[in-house]
Order: sequence, then structure tokens, then C-alpha cells
Amino acid sequence: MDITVEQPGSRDAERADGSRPSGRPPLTERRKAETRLAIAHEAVRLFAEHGVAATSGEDIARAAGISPRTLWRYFPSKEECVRPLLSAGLESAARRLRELPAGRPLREGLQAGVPSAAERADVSSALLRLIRLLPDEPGLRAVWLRVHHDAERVFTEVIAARTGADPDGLVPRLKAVMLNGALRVAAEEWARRSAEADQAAGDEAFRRAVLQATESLDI
Amino acid sequence: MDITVEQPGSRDAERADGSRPSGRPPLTERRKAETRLAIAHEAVRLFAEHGVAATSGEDIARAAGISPRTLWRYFPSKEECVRPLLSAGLESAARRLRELPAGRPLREGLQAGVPSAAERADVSSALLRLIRLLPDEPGLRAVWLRVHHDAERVFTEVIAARTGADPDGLVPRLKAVMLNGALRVAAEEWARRSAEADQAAGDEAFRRAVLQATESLDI
DNA sequence: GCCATCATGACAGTGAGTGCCAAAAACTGT
DNA sequence: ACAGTTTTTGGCACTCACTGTCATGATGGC
Repeated sequence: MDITVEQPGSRDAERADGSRPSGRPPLTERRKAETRLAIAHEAVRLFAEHGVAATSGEDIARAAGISPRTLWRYFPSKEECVRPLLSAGLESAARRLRELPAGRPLREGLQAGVPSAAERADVSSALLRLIRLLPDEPGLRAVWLRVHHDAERVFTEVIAARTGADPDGLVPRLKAVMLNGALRVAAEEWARRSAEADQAAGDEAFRRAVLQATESLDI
Repeated sequence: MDITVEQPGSRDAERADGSRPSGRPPLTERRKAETRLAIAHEAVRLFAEHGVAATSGEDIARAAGISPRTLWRYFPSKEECVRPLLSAGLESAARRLRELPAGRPLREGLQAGVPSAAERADVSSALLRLIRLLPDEPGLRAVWLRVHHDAERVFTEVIAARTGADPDGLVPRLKAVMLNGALRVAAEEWARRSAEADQAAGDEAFRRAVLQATESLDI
């Protein structure tokens, strides 16, 4: 379910079966998730305004209203602060694919587009700004690549389950990685076209890329 | 030709037309390339023996017989020290694709396998050890991903030139990224099988992955 | 309201990475 | 071979990303 790697601050996320460890209050959990997202938004804003290099961890912490020590407990590096925004679309895509009725081609679960996948408008607009930062910011690009890399495992499992193939086999992994790369390009294209033209053009570009990829992969 | 990003220490690599800036002596150039590779080998050895976290930049510099300050001029981070090994195979693959006669399918330029692409036995064996470190070392995995990301541009151009498509268009980029991901999986599979079984098995796995990918991409 | 648990913050420390300048080495021409 | 120039290297001091540890405060269970 959860694509992001375990953060030191979220010691007890939900288990695979949905139960919570002892009696962990969802209130605290929710507040922590909000803090995570607030940090991400502030980080993107500062990165966009001054660049990554000129933004210190202390700056981000101050903007988010927490101490630097707490910031490092939420994220292992300042670049990683933007991860919640970058991974939102992929998590949503993975969820859709899992819930897709058997027999339907995977592309049906992927053509919803980025903005509807992000679900919240502020997330979507922050994501747009963020993706436009990627070409000039190698550190953020690295996070973008890592986020997608983390998603490969999930896609592999989904594809294997759907085609009845061995999840550790070569073909499902190959298709998953290729699909994943296509989703990355599609998202980048979405951001480019959304900024150049309008949102509809961005969505259209996303859909076209997904279709092209899923057809050639036959999924 | 050169996939690796420009390093601060190599201020004047060869130009695209093959000429050198003023009268830059190839002797110095060659010595620097040797130093780069020597650093890479020592870094892999130390990373494999003690782990990345327990290996300091000073350790690598001492093993390579240079000062720490010089090490940071050759590479921007200790993880990046392994880049020359990781990028060797991709550079070789890109070269093969460029030199492939027009009309031939791209897969013919890719099926040579990793070891022959690395050309030197010590590079190939170091690469094998290195790829086996990737699952446990997030920092090195990030370099692996970045190296492949850097190769995407080259593959895009090759594919666009071969199919007569617009190099800035969606389809060439899509195919390049997907092919690139497949090459990454193929190399990982090569390393796994080479260690589990023997070199022939590794080569076979590599070839199978490349064939599968190029066929579905129709290149 | 009391207790256990856990998130937060303050402080000090490590080490990666950089700017700056001086020394050394390599290349140029004569 | 030698002088002059350019380039590479090394030493030093510095910044800052990030961590271990402990004290403190907030939260939830009872």
C-alpha cells in the first residue's frame, strides 16, 4: 500500500493487514502526516524561490514552524522533504491498479492523469512547480528517480498477479520498470504541457504517453 | 559520446569534433582518467569491505594515494566515485548504437552483453561486485539511477535519428527511457545470474532481457 | 488525574564538501 | 637544457547537513 520508504519519524505505520500495532491513535498519525506535507510544501516554495543550494535545512524547519532536529527526524535529507509530493501520484496509481477488476487492461487504471491522481488542488499545483524545478536541480531529480525506483516493486507485483507470472521472474520486472519509466516521462510531459499550454493539454499528453507505453507492453 | 556529466577536475575534455582546446596534452588527460578509474576501484573495494557509511572520503583518498582535497575535485561525493565503473557499459552501448549501420534493428547493437561491453576484465569484475552492493546501499543505488538517467538523452537521440522522428517528440523519449530501464534490469539480472550460476548464464539473461524489451518496443 | 508512551527540542559532535592560496608538476617555446 | 606559463595538487579553515543523546512536554489509555 505505502510506496514511500519507512521514515524514522513514522515508526509505526499501518501494517499490511490494516491493523495498527498496539493502540496507536490515528489522531497523532494524522497530525504527523499533516506536518510531513506542510514541510514538503514549504520546502518546494523555498527551493523554487532561492534554489536548493541556497536553502538550508534550518530555513525549511523555520518555515514549517519546527526545530531543525525535528525536521531531520521527518526526512533524512533536505531534498527528501519533497518526497510526499512526488510520490502521491504513484501511490494513487498503484492503488488504482490494485483495485482494477481482473481482466481489464492495466491502462484503464492509469489514464486518470496526474491532477486527479493528486486529488488535492494544492498538491497538484505544488507538484507542477516541483517537476518544473527538476531539470535545474540535480538533487531533486535524484529524489524523483528514487521515488520511481521504489514504485517498481509494487508495479512488478501488480503485473505478475494480473498475468499469472512469477513475481520474481524477468518479464514482470521488465514490464514494470518500463511502465514505470513511461509514467515518469508522462508526468514530466504533463508538467511541461500544463505550463506551456493549459491543463487539458497536459492531461492529454499524459494520456497519450500512457497509452503508447501500455500498448507496446501489451498490458 | 561522453555520457558522464562534466567533472570539475576535467575542465577541458575533448570537443565533439575530436579536437582539443588549445594544445592540451593527452598525457595529462590519460593520467587523470587513470586516476579516476583507480579511485573508483579503491572505492568499490572499501565499500564492499566495510560498507559505504563506514568508509570516509579520506579513506578512499588514502587508498588511492591522493589528498582528500584532490578526491573532491575528481568526484563531487564519495558515492559518485563509483560512477566510472557504472557508466562504462552504457557508454559502450551508446557507441555501438551510433556505429550500427542504418537499417539494422537496434537490438543488434545491444546484445553484446555487459562483460564484453566493459572490455577490461578488471572493470567487469569490479562492476559485478559493485552491482551486487546496490540492493544494500541506497547511496550507490542512487548513483546507478543517475547514470542511467544521464544515458536517456543519448538513447533518445539515437532512436530519433534512426526512426526519423523528432528528437524532442514524445515517442523517441518514451522508447529511450523504456529501453534504458530494460538495460538497467538486464545488467542487474546479469550480475545476479553471473554470481549465482556462471558467466554464460549471466550473459544469457542479459541477452534475453534485451531481446524482450527491444521486441516489444519494436526497435 | 496518573502513568506509559512517544514526539519534540536543545546541545554537542562528526564528516562531507568548498573556497582560497601556495607549492609542485606538466607543457610550451626557445 | 632552461625559463615562463599554465594546470594540477595539497593544506587549511570553514560551512552545514545530519546524528546520538538526553531532558522536556504533549497525548492517549485507564
